[in-house]
Amino acid sequence: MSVVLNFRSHLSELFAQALREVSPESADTSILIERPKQTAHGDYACNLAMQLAKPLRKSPRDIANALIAALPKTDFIEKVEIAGAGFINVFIAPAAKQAVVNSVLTAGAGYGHGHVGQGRKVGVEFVSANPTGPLHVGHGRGAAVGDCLCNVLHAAGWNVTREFYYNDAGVQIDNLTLSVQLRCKGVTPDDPSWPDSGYRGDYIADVANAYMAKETVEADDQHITGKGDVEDKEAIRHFAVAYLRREQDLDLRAFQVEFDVFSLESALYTEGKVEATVQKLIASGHTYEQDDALWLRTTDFGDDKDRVMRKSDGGYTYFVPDVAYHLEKWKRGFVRVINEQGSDHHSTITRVRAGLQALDEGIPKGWPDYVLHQMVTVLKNGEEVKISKRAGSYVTLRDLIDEVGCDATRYFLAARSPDSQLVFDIDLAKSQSNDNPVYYIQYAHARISTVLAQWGGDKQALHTVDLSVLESDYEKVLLQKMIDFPTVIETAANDLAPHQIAVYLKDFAADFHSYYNASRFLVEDEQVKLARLALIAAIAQVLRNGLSLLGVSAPEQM
RNA sequence: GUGCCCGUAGCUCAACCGGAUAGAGCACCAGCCUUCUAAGCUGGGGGUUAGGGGUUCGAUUCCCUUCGGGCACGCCA
Repeated sequence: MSVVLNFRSHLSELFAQALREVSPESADTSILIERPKQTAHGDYACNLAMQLAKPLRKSPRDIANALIAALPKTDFIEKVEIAGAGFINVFIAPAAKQAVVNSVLTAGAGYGHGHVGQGRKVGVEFVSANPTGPLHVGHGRGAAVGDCLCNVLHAAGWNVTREFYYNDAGVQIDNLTLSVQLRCKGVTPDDPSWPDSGYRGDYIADVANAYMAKETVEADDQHITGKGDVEDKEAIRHFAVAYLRREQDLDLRAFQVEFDVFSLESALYTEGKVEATVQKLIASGHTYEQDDALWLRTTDFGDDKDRVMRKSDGGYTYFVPDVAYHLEKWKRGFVRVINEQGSDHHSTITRVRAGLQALDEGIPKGWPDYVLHQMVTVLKNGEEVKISKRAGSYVTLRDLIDEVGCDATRYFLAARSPDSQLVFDIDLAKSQSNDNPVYYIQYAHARISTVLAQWGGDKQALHTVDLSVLESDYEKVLLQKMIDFPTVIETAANDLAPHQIAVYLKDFAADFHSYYNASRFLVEDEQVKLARLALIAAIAQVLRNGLSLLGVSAPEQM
């Protein structure tokens, strides 16, 4: 039997052929192959007959019969049935499914990877926190979702660049500088003179102390030493930004998130990119002066009102460097750019896209893409937690990692649709029990590792075993689940929905645990034993591959 | 008031860009460890998918509307 595993696309082709024969005039009808929810409905189902009923003015069942008769013969299909209103249900031959075990063992860490990305360049920007304090839970969600999305896109064949954009220019940095300076002078947030816009967290005092003690910080590309001069605002600014960038780097490292590129807003100014963008926009004819300010007519591109580019005090608003930054990305050759941000930034989308359209550089209208995640609430002992010791007004990512660990934090933050608000229950994430889905999945992997270790045989030998005895309902389900994995990755990449990986894994782990409880692996019968061991070895591989997409470890024992 | 996201079991969430009887976990009830990890498994109760219209063979999904929650509406980022 020939090895076919992409049953979905194969069936799609077969049905297309049948369609051309049955109804050539409908040949352009899109053919949807889906997985039925119930096993009684077969392994795959096609609703083509129902779609054609109206245009052909025939009953769906008659069309279904004709389609089945015209379906090219192939050995991976066991039988085809008509059911319900006119569904065509396809049952795959057991041997064809069993072949997935070998594919998984052979492909190893590469199993599940696909080519829809065709090696094209995609830039994913995420986290992009202002360097004004430690990362908070929201940044954590961005980091988890963004990193997982990158992994998924990579697995789907995209050439991914991970990018972090520092807003290290602008008013918030002035506020930071002032706050640190005041701390250097011994003024605290309790003092009546502390400005409303000042940063109040304890970490500001840490920055001030380090500056006064003339400490040196290393932030990725630079070494900055505190000058200790209370009056030198420029020196304080440099030091504070470097100090907090280092702090964020450490948070990210603890979260096991790495970036390929760090872009600085300040560099866009010093390199003249901002000014050049402004000149281009003026030349484009979409700007005008009013009230001593320069405006961009974003209403030409779908915005509900025009936006100020240059304030009356001469400074630019944040979206100008944003447009300059995205123009740079375009020039760097990203056919696709995805920005993962908190939903509180959603108003920038229209503005940035409008600015890019106004430049008339041939940038597509919907470019760049955005994935916006909703707010995170942290729960502990059934109550909402709003503050941390160090940051004062918010819960830091570091607090979560320290309390519940990197794996659980990543899982919980990435496992839900970004569109939904998220409740992070610290007690649940910490619990080492069946309450906790992370351990549930990892536990499945650990159980398999133990069995394989106890067997102690040569794993290479599992590549060539006879799999025909894998016929139980448990085994059929697990085989099909593994066959589904590449499609899950592809769909998650297309939908920009990395949480689908987490959902899949939990489901898959549940199927395994049921199987584990119902079966024994180290049995007398050598053929049965080897077949089952090959199966669970493949399951462990898929679990590893899936967990690695989430950035979660797959322990050998727990 | 305007725009975006959301509303699914008591709680936290799924549902493959319209499919068949809406699924998991927690919690609750009843069971399963002298045999490969019980961080597990098996069974049970629990739903008018916020309400109301519409589109069609078929709607949690698409459209309209009402209600409720979040976010954003600045010459802030």
